[in-house]
Amino acid sequence: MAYWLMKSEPNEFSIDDLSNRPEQIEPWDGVRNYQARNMLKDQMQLGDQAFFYHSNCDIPGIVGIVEIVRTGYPDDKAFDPHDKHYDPKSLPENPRWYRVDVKFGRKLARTISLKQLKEHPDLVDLQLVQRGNRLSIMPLTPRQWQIILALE
DNA sequence: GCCAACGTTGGC
DNA sequence: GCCAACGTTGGC
Repeated sequence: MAYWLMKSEPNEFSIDDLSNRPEQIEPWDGVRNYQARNMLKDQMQLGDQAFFYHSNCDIPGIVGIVEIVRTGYPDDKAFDPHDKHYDPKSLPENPRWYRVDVKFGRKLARTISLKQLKEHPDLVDLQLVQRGNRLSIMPLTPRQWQIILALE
């Protein structure tokens, strides 16, 4: 089983939005970065665990845990001219962008802030805290996963 | 293939 | 709102 971190802006889609869905499942779509796309398309497996990260908000940080319940399939928002994530270069017969489905696992007792993560001496290799990082989806090692969980 | 211009991300 | 750090686009 692999571990991931997935960023979302809470004013767009938050951990509470996910937990309030009837089935607590939601497609993770709108990703328009090739590195992140490749992880969605090829690398994420059923049962993989991911941290739900809130970005671009008052206290950026990890707020919950989700599980991958459907592996990569085409992001059809890219086909819809009226959607904000429309990409005319992605065609149904040759999709450029992919998504997975995630299921709500649990909400953390409190947010593990980006500040905390940056200050932790054993997390200097975490992509999230590295200079200039903008990836919205990234892999974590099992060790990083455990270290972060212990901060809860 | 280079690179300037532009757009986006996301912390602060 | 600012701006650093990237990624993408398109002219040449």
